[in-house]
Amino acid sequence: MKIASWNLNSLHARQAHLLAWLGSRRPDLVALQETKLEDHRFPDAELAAAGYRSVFAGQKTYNGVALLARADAVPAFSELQIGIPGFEDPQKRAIAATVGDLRIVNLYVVNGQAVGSEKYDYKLRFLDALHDWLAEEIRRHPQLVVLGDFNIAPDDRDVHDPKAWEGQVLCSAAERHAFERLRALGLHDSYRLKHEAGGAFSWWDYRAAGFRRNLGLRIDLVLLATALLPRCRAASIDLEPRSWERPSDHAPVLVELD
DNA sequence: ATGGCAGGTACGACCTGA
Repeated sequence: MKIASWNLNSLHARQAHLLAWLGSRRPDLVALQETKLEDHRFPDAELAAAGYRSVFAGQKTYNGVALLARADAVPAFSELQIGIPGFEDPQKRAIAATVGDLRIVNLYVVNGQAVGSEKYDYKLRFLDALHDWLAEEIRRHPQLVVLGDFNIAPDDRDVHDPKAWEGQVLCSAAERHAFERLRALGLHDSYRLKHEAGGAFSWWDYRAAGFRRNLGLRIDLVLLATALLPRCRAASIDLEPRSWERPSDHAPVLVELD
């Protein structure tokens, strides 16, 4: 069972990349972020033709999340949840569903813009509400996968220049503390289970040739609940789509479960 | 040292991203 997360930075702009990648990697479950599409524009027919069912929650211009599942490999989605229950939010940043014995929560966590800003405050409130929701999810569904664009680099190994980023948004103490609280629920960063070394990133700034110079951050994560750890075979970051024309600034991240 | 790119909206310039 191959599970992936990819921030596409516009599904409209990256639809051909997505279809090519689905065809070559054949993931069983995919979480997408920043689709930037209203629901009536979501290409569910094209994805169905490629063999994938989809559920989605989008809006114009910003945000937007979706889950895809290979129709011939996994059961249909059920128990669909859009948004964090009880957290009033017009921004489409969370979608969850049950697929077979797995519960999948796909997140596009708030960026936060700058420490101390209004958006940063919104980010911390989002993370607080997320914590309480996931506490309930993991209680009801021990086989929980929480994945997506967390917009937090968990520790300094996940940052190309920790000195330059120290205290900045995506790396600040309050954000990392919020991430630690998610971990404390019994959610484990799958990439870190399999790889100790730093310098592996999932996002690079379009400016200043960030990818070419590997000036990046690892902020796209697949968290596995403790019950799933014995099934985790591999975790990786797929750099190939970065070599394609007009790539997303994020790379897909993957886990393989038995 | 600074700012640099990209997508969307809507057609000019701005907002947001991370």
